[in-house]
Amino acid sequence: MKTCLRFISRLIYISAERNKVASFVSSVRYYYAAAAKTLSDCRWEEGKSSDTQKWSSLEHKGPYFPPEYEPLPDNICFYYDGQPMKLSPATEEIVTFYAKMLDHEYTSKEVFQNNFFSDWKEEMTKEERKLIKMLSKCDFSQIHKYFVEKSEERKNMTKEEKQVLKEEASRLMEEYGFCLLDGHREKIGNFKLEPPGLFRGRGEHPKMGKLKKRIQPEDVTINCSQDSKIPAPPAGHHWKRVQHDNTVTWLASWLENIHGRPKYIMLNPSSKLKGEKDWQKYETARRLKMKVDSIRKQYRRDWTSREMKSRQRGVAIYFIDKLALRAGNEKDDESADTVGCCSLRVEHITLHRRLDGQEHVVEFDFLGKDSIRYYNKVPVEKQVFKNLKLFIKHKDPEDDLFDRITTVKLNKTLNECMPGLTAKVFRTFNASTTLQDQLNKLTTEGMTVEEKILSYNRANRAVAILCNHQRAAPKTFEKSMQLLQEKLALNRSRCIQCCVKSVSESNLIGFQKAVQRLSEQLKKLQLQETDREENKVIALGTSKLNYLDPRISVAWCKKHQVPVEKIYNKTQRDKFAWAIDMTDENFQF
DNA sequence: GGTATGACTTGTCCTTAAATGG
DNA sequence: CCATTTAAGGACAAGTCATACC
Repeated sequence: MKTCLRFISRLIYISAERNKVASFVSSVRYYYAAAAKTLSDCRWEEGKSSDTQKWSSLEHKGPYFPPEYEPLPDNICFYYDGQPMKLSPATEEIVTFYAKMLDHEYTSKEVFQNNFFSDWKEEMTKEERKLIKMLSKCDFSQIHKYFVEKSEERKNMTKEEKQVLKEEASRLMEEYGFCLLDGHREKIGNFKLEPPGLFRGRGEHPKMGKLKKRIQPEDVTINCSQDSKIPAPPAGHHWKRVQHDNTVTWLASWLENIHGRPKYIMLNPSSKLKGEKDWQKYETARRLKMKVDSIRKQYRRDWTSREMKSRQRGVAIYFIDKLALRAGNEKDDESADTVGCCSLRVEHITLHRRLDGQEHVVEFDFLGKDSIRYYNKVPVEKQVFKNLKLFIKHKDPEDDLFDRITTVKLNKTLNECMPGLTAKVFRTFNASTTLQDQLNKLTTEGMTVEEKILSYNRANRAVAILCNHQRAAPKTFEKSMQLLQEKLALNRSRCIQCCVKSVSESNLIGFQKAVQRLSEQLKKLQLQETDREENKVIALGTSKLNYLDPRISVAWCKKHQVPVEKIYNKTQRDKFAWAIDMTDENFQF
């Protein structure tokens, strides 16, 4: 109750307008949605309507537009077939996008080149199109060199010049970076519109190299409240539309031209709106904790169902639960070929009756979100193994493993088990549960703060491994590791020298002090080394930011006297302000 | 029921800023 | 104090899922 009150007091700002209270009530109401279901229709409807309303007043300055294209100086030129050629500004701008990327390996890919060339041709003038027939005859090297030099210049700017730029940026932030939501100044997440350029995409993307067009004010829809000061479009322009829809949280939107999907300008994670949503997410995951035993029983029953679709659903939910797989929506072939649970194909698994001394092993090998490889060998229950054999019977490698289910049907089932339950809740639930368990297991009293932090990172790492959060090994990893090794060696020899010296001088107190100091340093370095090595290809950030209930970490910090700054940096502390405020040391997920 | 659309979360990488240590 | 290394922050792509529509 104390915790709850503290949180309420944070949410109800000092002035405590009615809408603040209402919105807090709506959050609570969401949490008790299940209970509300049993109440009268009227109450339920009320809960619903206040849940879809996201704000009662919203005012902002609109998006910030990137600077106009600055044509190349006269001495810098594009060459076609060895001949210098002056291009129209629009065509030239596109050329600069390509020229800037020349160092990147992907400009050598055929898909990239073809996409680029055909989009580029579309923007050329008639005359240019007549002349420029082959990309291989295009020479961008002078333009490339020009931009390399320019970036070099930027790097070599004086302190004063850098300071000027910094001040300009902060002015921009002041002017465009905040909005007024229900009377409170809130930080915007991405107030700058995305500049034009060449689309890269992740993995083997069929659209790589396509032109991402410049966004015009005429493409942008503004969302704000009716009575607010409507943002002014750039001089001589007008907005596509100005709307006043308080059931959505975005401030501006436009359609990006690569996939034709909407993009938005939204609030920063530090905002109250986002914070409450985040809190709700973890509360849903905690409700799953209460319900998970019966859900597990249910899907095990499904493994022996007479119906194929039930068996498939049972195995799919088992994977989602046990392996933290994503739901795996269907994708069109206009994007990279990646899969999640429901979109797994026969070719993505190999069944081993026996492997490395284990029975019923499933070998997974597929590309998941962002084309990150998921590779895992997992022993599964005998019945799961049997079912998988059944699912792949008479199928080709490129056929769907789960051909009788979709993410929509799967989520429908989950929602019937528990209101608000979807596939992704399992990831949140399993991640947070793992962190809690690992922290309980790895932390002991008597550890130094450094040791505790290593334990925390290890717990965090266990989660990242579960969720398959990988990163490319840092470019300078080997080098910096070696450096650390050298430091360690130096430290060790110093320790020995010091001993010898002290003994020869019969300086016992000096000896003890020095040895203690050096051995502490040594230990610290060793911890650092271990941590770094274990983290080589694991990304901790994603799980920390998106999957781990921050209250677990805050409670752990309080309980073990670790300053919360050691675990969360400034941005993270802002995002998790709600948790830092409301959590005491006794919180358990 | 299935599909399309829209809104929102999750994810990695790259640039910039800050920290470190010689 | 400066150069180098490391961490933070930002950019923006790519997922999930609810709802609209048919």
